[in-house]
Amino acid sequence: MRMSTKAQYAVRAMVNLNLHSGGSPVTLRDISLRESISLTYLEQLFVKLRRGNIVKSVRGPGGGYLLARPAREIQVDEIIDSVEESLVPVSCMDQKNGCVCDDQCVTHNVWHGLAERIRQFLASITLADLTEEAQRKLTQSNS
Amino acid sequence: MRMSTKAQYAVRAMVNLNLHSGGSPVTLRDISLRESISLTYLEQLFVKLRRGNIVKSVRGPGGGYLLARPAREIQVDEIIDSVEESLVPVSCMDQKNGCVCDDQCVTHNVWHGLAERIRQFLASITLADLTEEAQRKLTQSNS
DNA sequence: AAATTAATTGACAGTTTTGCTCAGGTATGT
DNA sequence: ACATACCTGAGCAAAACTGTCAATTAATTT
Repeated sequence: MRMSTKAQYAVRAMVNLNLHSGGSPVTLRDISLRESISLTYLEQLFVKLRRGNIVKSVRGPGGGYLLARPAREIQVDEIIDSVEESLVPVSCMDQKNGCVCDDQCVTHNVWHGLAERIRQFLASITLADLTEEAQRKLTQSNS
Repeated sequence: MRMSTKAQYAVRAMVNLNLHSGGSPVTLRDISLRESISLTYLEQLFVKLRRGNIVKSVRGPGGGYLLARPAREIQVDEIIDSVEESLVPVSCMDQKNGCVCDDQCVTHNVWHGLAERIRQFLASITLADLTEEAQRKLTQSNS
């Protein structure tokens, strides 16, 4: 039961982006340096984040990435969904229409309930929450 | 974010064991046949379940496995712990003493909170719950 | 128009984890 | 003694994970 580093990277990168963007585009190179994540790997992640309507890109000099929506409206579960990290604990429940084994599987309800809790929790946290927290930690360590 | 099949098998096997044991030992061979899980794989799982004080073994002819404690006192999270399936979503939090990055990691609280929810949910379900549910489903389909 | 910057994309490779088998062993009841 | 059934460790194939490399496209500045 591990959250992949891909998902962890994506969340970290998004917080960093929001933290250092004053409304102007942030380059992946900057995020790469600050978060010690390989630039090319970040590129992969941001393609997916863009498709997931989490960020939008600005090309050319002075370009980079911006939030596609206000940070308050971006939930952590959306970020993870975008990088194609399933939040459902068992594979038979990948399709939204539920799995066939509803009746037979004794353990079905366990995993279904678990999936709900995970989703619920990660949806309750927004990028704004995390950014504010990061801001607090930053000012603390600078004092 | 997947629950490994190992953990899924372990839970299924435990329900099946409890369902078909009338106080007498149940052989892995029986569970293997009923749940379509490889016998040798089950053997591996049950070594760990025994070490985790979930089951106890009876050797020799007529032997097999028994619950080490009443089903009401066996929680699903204990079963999963026994087969060495980490319930903590990120590796830096494997040790109980917490990870070093408490202060730096912005995302630390997210994963920590998630881990708590997962643990809390799986601890709220006992083997007795699952067995009763299985019993219900069984009698329903037989009517 | 040319050069520069930076996003975009696809292929692919090394490593780790997972899921499972095989080949033995050991203990216990009859 | 012998059958039963637990016990153990080695090993292996497939998948997933974590990236890298190479090449392209698009926008901006000069």
